[in-house]
Amino acid sequence: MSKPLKSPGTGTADVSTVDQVLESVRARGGRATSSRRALLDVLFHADGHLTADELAAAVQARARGVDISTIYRNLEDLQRLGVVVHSHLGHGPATYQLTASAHAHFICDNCGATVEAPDELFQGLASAAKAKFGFSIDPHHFAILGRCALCSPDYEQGGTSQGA
Amino acid sequence: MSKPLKSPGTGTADVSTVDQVLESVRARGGRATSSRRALLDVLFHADGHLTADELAAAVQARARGVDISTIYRNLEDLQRLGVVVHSHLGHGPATYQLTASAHAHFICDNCGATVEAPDELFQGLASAAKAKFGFSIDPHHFAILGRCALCSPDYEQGGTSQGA
DNA sequence: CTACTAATGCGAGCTGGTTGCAAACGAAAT
DNA sequence: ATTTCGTTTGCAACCAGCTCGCATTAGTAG
Repeated sequence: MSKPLKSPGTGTADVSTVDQVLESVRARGGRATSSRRALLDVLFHADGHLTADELAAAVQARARGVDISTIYRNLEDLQRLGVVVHSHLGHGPATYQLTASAHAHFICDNCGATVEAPDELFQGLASAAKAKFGFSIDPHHFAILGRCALCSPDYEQGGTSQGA
Repeated sequence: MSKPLKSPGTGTADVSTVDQVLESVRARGGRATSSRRALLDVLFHADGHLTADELAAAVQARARGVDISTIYRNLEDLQRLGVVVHSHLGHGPATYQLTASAHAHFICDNCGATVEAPDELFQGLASAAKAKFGFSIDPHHFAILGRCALCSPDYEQGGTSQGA
């Protein structure tokens, strides 16, 4: 479906500022529209975990009238460019962030608590997957579900209820 | 093998046959309906990874006229009972399987190849998550994305081909 | 067999995301 | 500054996956 205009490892051009991204958008034949700029502004200032709706709300503060479908289309373009990635923290909407600030998550099944997991934690898994299956994992895309400290079975001792 | 924190919620009796499950459904006040039995039949015979639609199709071979909403409702009940779990292997519909046969997955971002990952691979991550955050991971729920051997960046040298 | 109520089918509804299309806009050329 | 041309946009309709309300059906205890 999608045609790689640039290779996925688009480390090619520096894209650490809004203008640099916009420039590489232009280099690809795209245009530096106000909604695109506004979206990038938001992405560069927010600290990740924003859903498309939230991004839309934030963007509309800067450039009113931007439709959610435009947000989605721009996010898709930026993902194709390698500047943005999305991830799934749970069953709800996806969240979007700059590729550079992507990280893994543990999400508590029970209370929804989110733990930002440093990549080092995955190094064992990564090399095992590589060694055993030749598979290179990307731990960022889907969160890892589980139980946080407080909701852990072995913590259960007269605390907050957790049953359904 | 599986870890001791398996099957925490249920604690109920053995549920390794359709009839045992149905019995524990009854014990809870539920009823052993034909659609429920048919669904369990399918789940016990299929080897996992079935979507609700696929389950519905299979169930309808045994008990025609079963609506998809009934499938969803029964799956939810069975999940609440701890007999069934669902997992997300990618962006499409969830897949459902017996809790006992749940396992983790690596999914290739590029070609969609699925690798069934043994739980041992996650033990390092599990203990690190536990030690560092008190978090008990469940590696089964969301698949881990990445690149399979053939689609791995460090594999691409001279060619494509070699079907997955 | 009856009564009670869980479970079902059906259709409507919801959320998250996508798409077709005509109008609007960016930017390059004039 | 104006024209040109193709990208991008807003809008509304649409889609997939899943959920819900409600009247009817059907397990099951008595």
